[in-house]
Amino acid sequence: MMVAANVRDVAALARVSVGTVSNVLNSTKKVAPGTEKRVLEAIETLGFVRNDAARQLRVGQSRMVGMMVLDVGNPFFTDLARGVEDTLALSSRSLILGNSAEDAAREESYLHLFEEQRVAGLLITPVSRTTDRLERLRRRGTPVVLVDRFGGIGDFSSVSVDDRRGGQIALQHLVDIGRVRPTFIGGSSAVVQVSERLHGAQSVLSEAGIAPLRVIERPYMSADAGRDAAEELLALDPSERPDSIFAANDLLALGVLQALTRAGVRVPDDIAIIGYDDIYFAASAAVPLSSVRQPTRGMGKAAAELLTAEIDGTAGSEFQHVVFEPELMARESTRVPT
Amino acid sequence: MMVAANVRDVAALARVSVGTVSNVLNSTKKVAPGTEKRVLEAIETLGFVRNDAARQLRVGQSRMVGMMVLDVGNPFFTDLARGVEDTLALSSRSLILGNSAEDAAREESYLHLFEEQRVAGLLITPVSRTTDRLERLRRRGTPVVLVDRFGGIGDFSSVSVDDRRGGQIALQHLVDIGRVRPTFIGGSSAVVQVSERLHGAQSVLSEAGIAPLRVIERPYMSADAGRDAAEELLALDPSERPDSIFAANDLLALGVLQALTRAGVRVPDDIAIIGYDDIYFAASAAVPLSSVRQPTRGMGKAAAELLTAEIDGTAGSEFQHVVFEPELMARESTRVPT
DNA sequence: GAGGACGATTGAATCGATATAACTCGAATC
DNA sequence: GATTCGAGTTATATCGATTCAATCGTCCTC
Repeated sequence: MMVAANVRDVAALARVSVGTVSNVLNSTKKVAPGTEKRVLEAIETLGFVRNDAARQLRVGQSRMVGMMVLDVGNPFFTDLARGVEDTLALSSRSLILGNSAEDAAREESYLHLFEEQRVAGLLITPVSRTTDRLERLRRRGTPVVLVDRFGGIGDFSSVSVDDRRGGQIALQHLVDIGRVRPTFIGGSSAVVQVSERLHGAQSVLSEAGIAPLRVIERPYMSADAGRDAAEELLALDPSERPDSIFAANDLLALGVLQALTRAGVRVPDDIAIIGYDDIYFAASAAVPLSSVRQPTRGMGKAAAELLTAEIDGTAGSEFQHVVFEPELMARESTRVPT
Repeated sequence: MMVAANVRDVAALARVSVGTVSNVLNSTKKVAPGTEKRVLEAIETLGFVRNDAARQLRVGQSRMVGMMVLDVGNPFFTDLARGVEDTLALSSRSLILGNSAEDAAREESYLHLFEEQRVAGLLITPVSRTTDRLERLRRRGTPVVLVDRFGGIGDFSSVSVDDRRGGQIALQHLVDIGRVRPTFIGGSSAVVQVSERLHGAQSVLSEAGIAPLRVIERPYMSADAGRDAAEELLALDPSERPDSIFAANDLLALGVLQALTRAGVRVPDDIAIIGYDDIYFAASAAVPLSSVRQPTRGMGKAAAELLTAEIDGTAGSEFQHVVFEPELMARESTRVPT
């Protein structure tokens, strides 16, 4: 097994000092054209690739940014990550993606990893409301930006969508098409997105004077969980069933849709369904799914820009909160029956 | 801004030497219970988190594994990554995921990043057939395992599904339901998966004595590309259109399905469609999509295990090739019209 | 009570790139 | 001719964790 070449080897071959090699690599100081050429050739012939661990140790910070999402299996988050990645590439930084799967322990373990790596910054959609670990990272000098979560708690910049408003939009839509017995299907209420969307939905109901919202809670917001929740509804006497469902995300909604359709329930005639996120697959579902859209890529871009500014120290002293507006995408699954 | 504590600070507070702190951190040598307790307390009070760059510099290798996939937006690859991640976690390694987006330049840039990081190993679904960079990584001592790609070219272990067989299965199914004018919609033929699936499909046709397969090539295998390809078919006179479509992956197939349905083409009556990968959303599509299933999680697990064995040196000297069998999932989109 | 034996602990050397102060050498200035 | 200047280059200290040979105690054995 070949031992990798280091700056010293490159310096020896190019007949210069290691300092000069470093200057070529980082273009920090002027290097004479002839010298630079010799160094580059030496790098080429030795197949030298800089050891980033050494660089990082000296510089004290990585060129990587950590990102924690709630579910990599959810296209919403992968879209978000792509927006972030593209923007980070502009300042030649790269992304390490961590998947908490809505689990506090997994989140903790990834944050520990990120801290060991001395990431340059952190983008996070936290599982819960506690921010101890985040405070600690910041005290260490690592900027943190909250994603898909308003930064009211703790002082962090944030990029978010008004989830309460989104919940209102969804439920108002169900009311508008004449539904009076809606059910909310969501993940753990500890997840802020879920509780905010629920609150938004409830606020509409109380104003419209409709019976309180029935709530079905599942620990994890996957399509499987949606199917499972639908089974619970199917076990009810048809007269007891809701006439409409608001699911906290599209994966849940698609799972519900699939289970209901399979059981012979007509969507939207018997039960209307609206989801959240407007992932790509919503529009192409068996019954095209109504949803509340979030401007995913734009959010990713905004988050990366906020973070980059904080890392580079070009951010002001104030924490920024970029809030996007959700938007109703009405489709077949909430059509008014004819 | 607080300066982070290091082993020296911990050692001072616990009244031991730095060597002992290291022994506690890595449990390499026996440490007296009392001493260990003092060290752990010091770590706790100082909020010490090991600087992995320093560790890595000394040890010469990272605890991270790099993984290059063709498309993070494709659930097939995120499922694969989750299988890998779960398995790596067993040996407390973590994953850096890189998305080449089927682009050789992006792939190159990620591989460079991985090399700078001195990743412990690499899992890759390469964009093309060239293996120069991979050879180089291996020469440096970094094990490489090919994923979703048979390792015939270059000597690498691999985990794959028999793509040619998958192509055969798909097209045989179309022939079985009586279709005689199939069209193949795929990504760039430089992508091995695409060309193999195509070859498999063609082999069925020549045996069945059916007219050669029409091929539509798109540079990228996304749902948008699928819609775009469908437009091309829709521009044809109906009598010229195919009676069936085999798409190289489900994203393409779902895009095609959506565009055709919107244009009033009946699926499967006018045109039958079969995809590839059997991603979750295939079954819940407007017309449930037939597909060729790959055992995604199992592949991820197998790949991670092969790689781990090579990293730990417990692998034999022979390169291993794990080949999974694809499986037909027949659904509504290829039903025989009644 | 001397000599091992063994477990626990120490401390200096080390990994590779970068930062910095010092230096060289030729040109420009007076 | 001495001095200043500055671009280019060099040599060395440094970052923080790990390693390993050396050392320290303590108990055991004869």
